[in-house]
Amino acid sequence: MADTAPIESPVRDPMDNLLGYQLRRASAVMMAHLAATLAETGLRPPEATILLVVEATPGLTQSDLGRLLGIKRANMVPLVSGLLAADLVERTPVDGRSHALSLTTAGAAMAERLRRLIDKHETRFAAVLDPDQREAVLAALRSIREVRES
Amino acid sequence: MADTAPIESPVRDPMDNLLGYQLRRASAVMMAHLAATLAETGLRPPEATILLVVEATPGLTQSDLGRLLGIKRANMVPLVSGLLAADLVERTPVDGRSHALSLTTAGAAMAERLRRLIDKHETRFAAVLDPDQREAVLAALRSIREVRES
DNA sequence: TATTGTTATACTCTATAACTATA
DNA sequence: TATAGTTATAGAGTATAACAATA
Repeated sequence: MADTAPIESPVRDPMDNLLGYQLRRASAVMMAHLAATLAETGLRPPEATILLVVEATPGLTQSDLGRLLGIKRANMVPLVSGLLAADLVERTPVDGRSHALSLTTAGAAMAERLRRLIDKHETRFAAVLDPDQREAVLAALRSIREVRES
Repeated sequence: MADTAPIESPVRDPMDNLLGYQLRRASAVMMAHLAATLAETGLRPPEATILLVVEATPGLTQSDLGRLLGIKRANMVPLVSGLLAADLVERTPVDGRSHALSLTTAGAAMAERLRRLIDKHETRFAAVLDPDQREAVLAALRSIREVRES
């Protein structure tokens, strides 16, 4: 192949080996696919996430949820308000200042539906990875999430 | 272990094994870290990406860049305008309708500086992964990016 | 004093539609 | 007719500051 090799090295994509960049692009692909998959429910990914977490841990407060999901208190307000208005979530006072969140009957049915849709979505992407590879990626992503400063 | 196993399964985080969710959170961590790392240059991640790609492939048009980076034509405009105004990028007419982008001298110096900062940033995260694991993740992310519809 | 929920607000990134001028 | 660049605009998602009520 020596004399058919290009004399100048081919232009390489400088982003190709950057973990941060590839993570961003891959995440964007999956989020777009997830949003499209969930569109029929009228819920977007953050709302779906809230329903699943509230289902798994009923009694959580909004602040608890925000801390768990990395969503600021202030930004939880319209999300939870929407779910209350849609009668998917209800809240009962704990304190005079905090409210425990739980699913309504409709919310539980929606959570079930979401789980099936998310499973379909996840399966689509799992199909392009070896099972081992998928586990390795999940482990790596959890490690990355633990990195915070400098 | 049978009789020491919990009767009720512990409350599991329903997001824990979702590739899409973990990807989103890990990406957010890395993007925040990258933005903080680049802050001293006055450039944000998308602008830094543009400089590196223009450096690697001078003569690209804005539309070429957008397609390569997954940024819509309309959204490229303020990004490129900012880089032109900062005298980091220049453009020369190709057509009557398209312009070839290249780095100015200041842009080339900035690209070098960016490469060092990005390398520092990447190294911080590579530190929590085995080298093999890092390559496996990159390969998996590229596979994920190739998935598009259904 | 610290925390919960809230309002208001701003910024970043993305998305669409429509226009012009060129090809 | 299709493409490059542009404008205007809207929508997500995220960020900070400040406030009232409560702990």
